[in-house]
Amino acid sequence: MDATQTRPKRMPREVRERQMLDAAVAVFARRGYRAASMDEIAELAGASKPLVYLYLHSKEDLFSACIRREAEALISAVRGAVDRGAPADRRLWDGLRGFFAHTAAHPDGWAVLHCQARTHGEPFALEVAALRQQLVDVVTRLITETAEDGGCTAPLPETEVSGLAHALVGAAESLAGWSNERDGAAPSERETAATLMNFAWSGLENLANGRRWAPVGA
Amino acid sequence: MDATQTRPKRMPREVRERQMLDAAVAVFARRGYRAASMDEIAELAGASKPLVYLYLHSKEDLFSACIRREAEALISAVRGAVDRGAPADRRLWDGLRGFFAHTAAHPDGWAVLHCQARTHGEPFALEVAALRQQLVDVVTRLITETAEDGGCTAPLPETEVSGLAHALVGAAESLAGWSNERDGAAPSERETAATLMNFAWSGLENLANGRRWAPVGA
Amino acid sequence: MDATQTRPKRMPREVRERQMLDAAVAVFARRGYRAASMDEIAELAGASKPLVYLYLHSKEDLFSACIRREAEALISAVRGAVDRGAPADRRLWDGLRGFFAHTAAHPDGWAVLHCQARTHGEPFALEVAALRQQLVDVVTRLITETAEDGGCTAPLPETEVSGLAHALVGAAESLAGWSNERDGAAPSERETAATLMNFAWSGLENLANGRRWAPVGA
Amino acid sequence: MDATQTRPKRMPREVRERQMLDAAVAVFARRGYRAASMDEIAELAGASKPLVYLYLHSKEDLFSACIRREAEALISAVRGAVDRGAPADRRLWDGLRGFFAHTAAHPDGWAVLHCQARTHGEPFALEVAALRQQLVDVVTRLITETAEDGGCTAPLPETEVSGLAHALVGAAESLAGWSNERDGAAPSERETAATLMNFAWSGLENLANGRRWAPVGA
DNA sequence: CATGAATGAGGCTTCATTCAT
DNA sequence: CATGAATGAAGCCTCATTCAT
Repeated sequence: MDATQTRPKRMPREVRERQMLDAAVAVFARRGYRAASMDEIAELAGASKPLVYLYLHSKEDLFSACIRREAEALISAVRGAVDRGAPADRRLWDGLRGFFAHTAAHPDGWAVLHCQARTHGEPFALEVAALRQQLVDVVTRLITETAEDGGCTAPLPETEVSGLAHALVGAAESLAGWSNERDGAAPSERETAATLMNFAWSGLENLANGRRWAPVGA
Repeated sequence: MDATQTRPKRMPREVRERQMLDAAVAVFARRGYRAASMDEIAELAGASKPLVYLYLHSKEDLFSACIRREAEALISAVRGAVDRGAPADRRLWDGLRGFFAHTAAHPDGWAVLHCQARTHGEPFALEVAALRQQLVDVVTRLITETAEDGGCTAPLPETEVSGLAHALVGAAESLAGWSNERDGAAPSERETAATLMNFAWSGLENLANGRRWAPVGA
Repeated sequence: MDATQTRPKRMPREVRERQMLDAAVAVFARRGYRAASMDEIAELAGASKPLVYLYLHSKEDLFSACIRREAEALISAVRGAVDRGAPADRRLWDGLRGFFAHTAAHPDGWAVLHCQARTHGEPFALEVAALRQQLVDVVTRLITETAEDGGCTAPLPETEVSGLAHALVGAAESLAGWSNERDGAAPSERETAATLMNFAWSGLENLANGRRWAPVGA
Repeated sequence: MDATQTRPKRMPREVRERQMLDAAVAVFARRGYRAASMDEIAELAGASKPLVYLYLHSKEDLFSACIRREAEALISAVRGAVDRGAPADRRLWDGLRGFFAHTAAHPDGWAVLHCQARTHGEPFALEVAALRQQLVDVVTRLITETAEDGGCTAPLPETEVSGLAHALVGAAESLAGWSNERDGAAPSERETAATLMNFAWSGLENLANGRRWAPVGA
């Protein structure tokens, strides 16, 4: 009779669940975990609160589900961007581009992972730590291989490699935020990646060849 | 009547206020802004709740005061560590050491600035953004001078410099967290700074000299 | 298509309804009226929730139906146990045995009647009161006849008979719980009935003959 | 200015807490544990809900506190009514009068103990079971001594004594309800006690002397 | 000023119950 | 009829915040 009826839209569970996760990611990103209200999430999802609880059980579970979904999406984006078999520098370059492209396309998801999840206690921090560890692992492998390709004479100490990987990931995270904030003149993901690549590549090469900076007076 | 009563120590407002901020920073760092309760803060500060409200007006104001105090302390630590007049590389090195030393010495304050403040809406995010901008400005100046000292032929484009500065700050932030988490085997602030310096310095030098990495097939 | 599907067994309404009542009695006994959930009842009954509502209309109606069914079963058990025409003491003895046998055999039903129904507001309390009144009536008749058989000189005052009946029924109810709780060494319904009968019989006889206890100093 | 101000009545905690317990007992008695709402209790207590939670922590704790208070009051009433040193029959008589007087004076408390507490899961049932056990213990002692005073030749078997005690307590509980329900013509606690005493006393005497009822045909 | 009494507002969660398919 | 989608209403609990003493 009336095509404009809005209320009881029947939809398969799968679809509804995705809408809920979308809404939850948006609200968690905007407000933070504690300040986000299930009311707002439900409303944004176009569903009633009981339905949200029926499908996702609790605020905690909902947040976990968001983290898991976004983390998997990000990892997949990075993994899918690199061509196993390419040389190390190329793989680093491609991985960075994948990372920046994904974070730019999903700013809310990135905000949840980067800003919210780490600040709200064990259950969530652990899941994000697992994601971050995967990123760090990928980068660690690239650094090691890069060092080898670059003719490294002696293997770099493990602690230093770990530190470098964290530095690189931190730089990337920071640049992701930087390029997202510059509305209007946002650099393309290609430019962002180039900036970081220029910065990092020769640093790695130098390290691989034992050339280090040292304070003059010390 | 009774000299053994310990609780209602009369103290000058200045001292009391500092105790309150100390307590607040600790609780905000541990629990997050929303989950922190004024009750817990007052108790940890050893003061009554009405007094907290008398001095600091509201939870929001209290959080802002925390952010401002910690941000100023951090900036001062970095500024105080560098010797104006020293060459650019030395100043970067000293600034990094100051940064890592301070964040390691004040983990709660750093957690509030880095993890909590940015995730809780405009009023706070703005204050933290101002802090970060100051750090970025310092680094930007160093990069520019470094490029000049290194014999840069043409000035680097502004966007790229900004990106580099953000990358460097992000790397530093990430390393601060990394070195704090490694309980037991936490690297000294000197080692952490060295790791980043090794990584960054030659990158900057290369850039200053126009040597850039470029994708092979592009 | 597939003969192995087990769930949607078509069954006559009568059977389904009994299953539902069985499930409801079990759940109400275990959880109480308010804490029992229609979900749990439907699941235990092996039926879908809409069907439960189709047959039994509402939680309230369902509970009422449980009470009615269990009350009728109990009354029937007691009535069926006594042999009209036997002497009064024998009928009391048989009635008690019937009562204890039935409550022991249907602990959930007894729990619903004794524990749950009386504590949940008028609609249910009335139905249980009706049941209890029937029990009291039976007992009242027995007491009166016992008094006559025992050679009662003057009729007992009505209030006293009513009180005695309530005392007897209360004692029986209490013993039903007592014998059900003593897992392992649960006395047979015969022993339980004997305990109460020994206790009650001579009391009634004495009363019938006007012998009463009186406080010494009063 | 206006003596009719009603809202923020300041009162010492002790007083408020008693008002809350009074209100809670009334509401729990009327509605049952689950159906009672903290809103209604708070309103009846003339306090806000947060204050109820501040003092009594949770619905569960509140219910427990009610049970404990009412149980102690009842036990005290019974204990205080009997004169240690009086003969057994006199003590039974006095105890019953104390019991009926107290339950008649505090029908809500009695309802909570007798009807509500036992039907709502372990935490509460245990507390009530402890109370009931105390009553049963008292009665058990009286029965044993009565048997001895009455010239009991051989000690009664333990199970039988336990059964008798439960029967007597059940009868008393039932009579308490009976006399409370008869509004208008409610028998005095003295009459109620007399009814039960007449009923029970000769039964006990007979048992003590080995006279038992036995089915004719068995 | 310290203390303790007090609360409005709001958040998470759960049910009994109903349609559409 | 069985299924699964859907919700209004209500309940427990907590917190930032304020007075009176």
